[in-house]
Amino acid sequence: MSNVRCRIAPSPSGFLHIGTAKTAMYNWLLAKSTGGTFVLRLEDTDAERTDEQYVQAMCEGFRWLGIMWDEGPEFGGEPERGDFGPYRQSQRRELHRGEALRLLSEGKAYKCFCSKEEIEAERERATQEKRPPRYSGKCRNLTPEQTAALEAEGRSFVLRFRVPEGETVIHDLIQGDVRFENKEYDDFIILKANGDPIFHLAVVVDDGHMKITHVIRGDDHLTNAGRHVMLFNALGYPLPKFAHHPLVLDEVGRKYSKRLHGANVLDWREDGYLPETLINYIALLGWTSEEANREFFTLDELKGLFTIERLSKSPARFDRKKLDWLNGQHIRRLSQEELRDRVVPILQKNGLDTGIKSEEWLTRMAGICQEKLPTLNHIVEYADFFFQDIAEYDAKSVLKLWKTDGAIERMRNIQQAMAAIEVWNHDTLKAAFEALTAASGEGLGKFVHPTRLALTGKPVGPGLFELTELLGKEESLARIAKAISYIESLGGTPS
RNA sequence: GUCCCCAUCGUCUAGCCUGGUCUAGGACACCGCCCUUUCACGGCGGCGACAGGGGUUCAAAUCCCCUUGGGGACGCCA
Repeated sequence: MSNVRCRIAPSPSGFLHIGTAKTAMYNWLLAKSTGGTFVLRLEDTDAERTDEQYVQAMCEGFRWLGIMWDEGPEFGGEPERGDFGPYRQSQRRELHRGEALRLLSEGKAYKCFCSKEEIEAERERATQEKRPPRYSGKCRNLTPEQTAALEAEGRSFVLRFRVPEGETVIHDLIQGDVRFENKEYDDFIILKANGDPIFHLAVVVDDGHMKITHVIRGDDHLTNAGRHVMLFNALGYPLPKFAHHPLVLDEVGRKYSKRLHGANVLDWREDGYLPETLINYIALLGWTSEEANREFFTLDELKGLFTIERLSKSPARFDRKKLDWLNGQHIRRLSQEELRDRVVPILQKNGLDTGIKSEEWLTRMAGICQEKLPTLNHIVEYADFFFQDIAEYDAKSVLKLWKTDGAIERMRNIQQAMAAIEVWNHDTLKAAFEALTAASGEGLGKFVHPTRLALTGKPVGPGLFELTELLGKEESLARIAKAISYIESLGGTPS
C-alpha cells in the first residue's frame, strides 16, 4: 500500500466532460497502479451553478466508464467514504475561512475594500491600453487605522493574498521546471466579500488537508499552479507533485467545447460506443505505452502499464475515425453474451420486441452481427428485420437485383431449393446455394444478394446463411414468396 | 497586451532526456491488390512528416537561440 493520494476535483456543471474524464482517469490510473487512493471531491463552491442533478449526471459518467473513487461524498444513496471528508467543497467553508483568516493574521493576506466596479473599470482600462489586467495593489499597504476606518464605514471587503517577491518554480512531472516571476501575479482574492473561499484557496486547503500527494490536471491550470504553490508555502503545507497534461482538442484543434457533441462522455454511450472504447481512446489521447506499436488496452491493462513518465506534453486532437476503429476492436472482443446484453436494450429502445425470441437465440443473433458492427447502435440496421416485417425494399438494390431479366426465375429457383432443405442450418443452406451456382454456372453472389434483399430488405447485414438459419425456414420462405409477388408487381423488366 | 505551454506523416504517435543504429517506426484515415455472398473483418502493398532560420558538433528529428504557428492563463467562476 503506497501513500499516493490523488484526486479529481470537478465542478459539477451538468455532465462529465471528456477532458475531465481524461484527467480523472490518469489520476485513477496513478492511484491504482501504485496501490494508492483515488479521491473524488466536488468543487461545488459556486452555489449558483451547482445542483444535485448535475452531480448525478456527472457521476453517472464516471460510473459508466468504470472509474470509481475510493474516497468521496455521499451520492446516489451511497454513504460518504473516506477519513478526509466532507468531500464537497461547499461543506468545507469554515475550514477555508479559518485558513484565510490565519493568513490574514500572519500578514500573508490583507483586506481589500475596492468595489467590484472599481476593479472592473481598472481591468477594462488596462485591457484597452493593452496592459496586462491586474489588480493595482491599492489596498495592499493600508495602515491598520485606514483599515479600521473603512470597516467602520461599513465597507465590505475581500481578502487578498499578498504575493511575495521573487520567483516561483513548479517542478512539473510532465512539463519540467516551469518558472514564473511572482510579479506576473497580482494579489489575488482568496476570500469573497460574502465569506466564501475562492477556488485557489479552496483547492490548496483541501489538497493540503486531504493529504493529496499528486495533482494531475489539465494544463489550463499551469499558471494557477504558481498561485497554488505560493499558497501551499504560505499555509505551511507540504507541496504535492504536479503534473499538467495538455487539454483535449476537438477535431479542428480547439479546446473541446462543452457545447460540442461528444463533450459529454455519455454522448458516446448514446451513440453506441462501449465504455471500454472511450477508456482506451482517452488514455491514448496523451499517453503511450512503453511497449511500442500497441493501441488496444483495457482499463485493467492500463492499470498495470500506466506511468506518469509516458504522458505526453503536446496536445492531441480528438479523432472520430480512430475512435470508430477502436470501438470495432472492442466490440469484437466481447463475448456473444456480453454483446447480446448490450445490444438488446438498443433494439428495444427502437421499438423492436426482442421478447419474442429466446435468450439463446438473441445470443446467436449478436454473434452473427459481431464482426460487422462499427457501433452498438448499428444493431438496429443489421438486425431489425428479425423482429418486424420488411417495410420496404432498398430501392437501389431492387433496381439492380430484381428489375432485371430472369429475376423472377432466379428467385423461384432459390425458393425451390430452399423449400427442399430438410435440416435447416448454415451448412445445408450453403450447400443448397452452391448447388444452384453449379447448375447455373454463375457466381454465388448472383443468388446471395437477391435472397438477402428478400429476407432483410437491405443490401448489407450479417452473413446470409447465418441470418437465414436464424430467421427460420418458415419465415424465410414466406419472405421469399412475398418477394416474388413483389417482383411480379414490378411489371415489365427492362432488358 | 503580458506570462506560460506545445511543435515528427491529414490525425494519434515512437524516436528526443543519454546526438551517430532514422534512406524516421507503428496506428487511424485514404488509395490499390488479395480473401470473400454485400458490408465489415483479415492479409499484402502504396501515399505520407522531423514548421522555418540560425547556431553547437566530425555528426542533429534529437542540444541551444530566434521566427512562425497552435494552445492556455490573466474573474468577488471553478
